[in-house]
Amino acid sequence: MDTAKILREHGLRVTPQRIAIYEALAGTKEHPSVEALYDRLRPRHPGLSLNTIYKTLQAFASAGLVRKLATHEDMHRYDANPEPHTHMVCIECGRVDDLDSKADERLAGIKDLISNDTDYDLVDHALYFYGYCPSCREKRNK
Amino acid sequence: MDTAKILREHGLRVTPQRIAIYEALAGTKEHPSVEALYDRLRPRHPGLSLNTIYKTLQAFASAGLVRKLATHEDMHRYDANPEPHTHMVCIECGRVDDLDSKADERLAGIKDLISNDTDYDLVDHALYFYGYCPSCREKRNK
DNA sequence: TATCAAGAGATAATAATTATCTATTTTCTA
DNA sequence: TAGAAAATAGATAATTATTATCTCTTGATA
Repeated sequence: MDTAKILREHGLRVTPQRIAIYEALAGTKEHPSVEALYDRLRPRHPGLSLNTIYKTLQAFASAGLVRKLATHEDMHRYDANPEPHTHMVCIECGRVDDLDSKADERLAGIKDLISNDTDYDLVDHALYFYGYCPSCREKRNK
Repeated sequence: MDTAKILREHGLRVTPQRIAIYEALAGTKEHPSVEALYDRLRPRHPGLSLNTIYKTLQAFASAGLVRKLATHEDMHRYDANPEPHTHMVCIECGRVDDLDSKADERLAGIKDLISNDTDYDLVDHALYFYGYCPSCREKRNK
């Protein structure tokens, strides 16, 4: 995929930093925080600052290119997939996974289901499940 | 309802501050932040500190008496109803409402629906809808 | 009612996030 | 394709929600 093209299609300027940040986020399933992205990018992009990552992700989120997650940790995480989809959050280690896509499809109609029952004009939704991830579950069972 | 009894049933000590904080939260549908609770309580409880409200709500949440909400604002809000239920968040003014209970009932089975499709041990979930509340919607249509 | 753990309040510390300011770089146009 | 206008990057400093610490007081229980 052509990252520059994706950025332009969202009305965003193209810079080497933005390309690097977007590709780092799109290339992982880990829903990283700003700090985590910074650590990952620093080896190949020594000049890049935390501040730039903050501002860039904010611009991406406003443009609808990425999604900002609120997982009850003391910082936010980001997801290169901006479509509403379901996240699993481990309350032990903080890990965040996407719900298996087939299971998520069954929840796709949620917005339509309730849009008739509210006075709000809906534009988005977010569903989080909290629990113990496989590896933390195992540790607890010992 | 007897607030002292509710607190004791959740393994919490009873103090005048805790009673005041719980009743202030339970007596509103506005899902207030710590700061908002503080402003509301200060007139009748001049001694009460922000710190105490923070610590108290944290204790309440750990005991399963209240729910902490993450609405994408820069602070958290609290809900005296700890059961998983759906929240509507206005992306213009920040207002938070409960979804009409009848509509919410239709979503009650969500957890069971997906618990077979994940390796996580689920203990809780949260569903947020984002959009424009009735009064903000009206302003936008002008 | 005495004891003891836990809570309240004051103060200071943390840490994620944002604001500001200057130099640089894209993008758009002539 | 060069040049101007506008937005970006990066460095530094500032904000602010939230938590830690410490001492005194109070609630719960025997």
